[in-house]
Amino acid sequence: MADLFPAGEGPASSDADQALGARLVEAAADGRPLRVKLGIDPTGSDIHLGHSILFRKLRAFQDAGHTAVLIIGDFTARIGDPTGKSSTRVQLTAEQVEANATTYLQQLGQGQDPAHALVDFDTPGRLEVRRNSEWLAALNLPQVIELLATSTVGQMLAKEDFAKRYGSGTPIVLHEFLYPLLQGYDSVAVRADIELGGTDQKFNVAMGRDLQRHWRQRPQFGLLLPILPGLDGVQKMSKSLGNTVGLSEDPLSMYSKLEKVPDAVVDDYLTLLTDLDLAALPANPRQRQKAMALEVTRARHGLAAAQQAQLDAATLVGGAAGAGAADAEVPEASLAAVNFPARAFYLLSAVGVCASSSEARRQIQGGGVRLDGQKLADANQEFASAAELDGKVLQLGKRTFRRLVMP
RNA sequence: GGGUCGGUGCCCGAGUGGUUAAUGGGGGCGGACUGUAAAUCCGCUGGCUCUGCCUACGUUGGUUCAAAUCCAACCCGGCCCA
Repeated sequence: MADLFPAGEGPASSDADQALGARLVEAAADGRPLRVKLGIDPTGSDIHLGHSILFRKLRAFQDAGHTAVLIIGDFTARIGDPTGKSSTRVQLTAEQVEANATTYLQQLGQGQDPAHALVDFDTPGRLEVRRNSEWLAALNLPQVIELLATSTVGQMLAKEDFAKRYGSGTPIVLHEFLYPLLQGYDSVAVRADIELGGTDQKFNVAMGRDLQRHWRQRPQFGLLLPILPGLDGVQKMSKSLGNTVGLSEDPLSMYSKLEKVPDAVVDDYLTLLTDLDLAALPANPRQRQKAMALEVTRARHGLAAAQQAQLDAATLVGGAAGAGAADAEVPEASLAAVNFPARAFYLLSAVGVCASSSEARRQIQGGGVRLDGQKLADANQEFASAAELDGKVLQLGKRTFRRLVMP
């Protein structure tokens, strides 16, 4: 049980914790695993470190013998969770949602080396993967009305996001009120004992408790975990804010992003993403960043890859880019899509380093582009063939590196 | 349904007939600096293998030599009334 509580969250510290402790004891006595619900909406294609806090906790429950009920919100993804949103979310098609769900499961470690998997997919009885369309798509109007009848407009408007939008005159579409109800209903459908979520999920998790009570189930225990700050150190880590580290990113980009998170949040990253002992780490802020970045990268990619990434980051970013670039391990970019002869600005966009050739032109003019360490001065510089570029390292700014390779 | 105000580039937000991808801020990216950063300063911030050519101010038409700016219809939203 101990590893279900990170340092400082001892089970006896508050009523809420006692309730959770009591359930764990009870479950042990009955020989019945608890059903731990974690819902994730497949609205994007990447899972990032912010999500992984929840999955680490879910994994801890699995390892303690409980059943993780992973809910793929394939139905709710199409409504869009209004939490933290200042506007209505774009509705996704069933196909997009299904594709996202598949990549999510892969990123969580389905069908991969269990050593690096975030979730235990293999031990029998430890994982149920459910899609909420299973029960939500089948609701008929009387059932939907019953669901709607459980809460009031006042309750909905008490939710911060709704209140804010209502107050500022930003439209709230009626169906958005359904979202918390449906997420809550998921808890009823899977008979959850515990629901994991970020603290921003409080409203929705509480809704689950209400609905379970309504359907005469024992209300779930809501275990709300802290939100991971993003790379900017200010806002929460979120895809739409562009401050994320994706779980499937290569070691180098993962490491180099992490080693520069603001000092103020390094300790948050350490407690939320690693098992390292804070006291045992170097006090020097720079050292601490590196230790954190190394450990987080290691957990995902293994020690060797993480150390290599650390080394590469040092040679590439640390001044002498030209010298180190030649042998550092850098993600490759194929020249297959490039039509030669190629001008520099076109090359950058064709190879995917810049979003457009106009942007590439600006970057070159701004002096941010290097080829094998040498600054590219002329956006119109022409390269005659792929052979001339093969093996060279293209650099944009301080953190984007691509080794150009022949198809 | 009626009244009224409004829909501008990633976001906010100027701009009410005439050099111009369109003031300003935020964010983002790049450069200098630094312990990587943050702070500060500087530059960039529609697209296109590009010394030029395209597409842009809700949509579609119209007036005009000329429209984001005027007119009409339509679509969408806020507020008030029903």
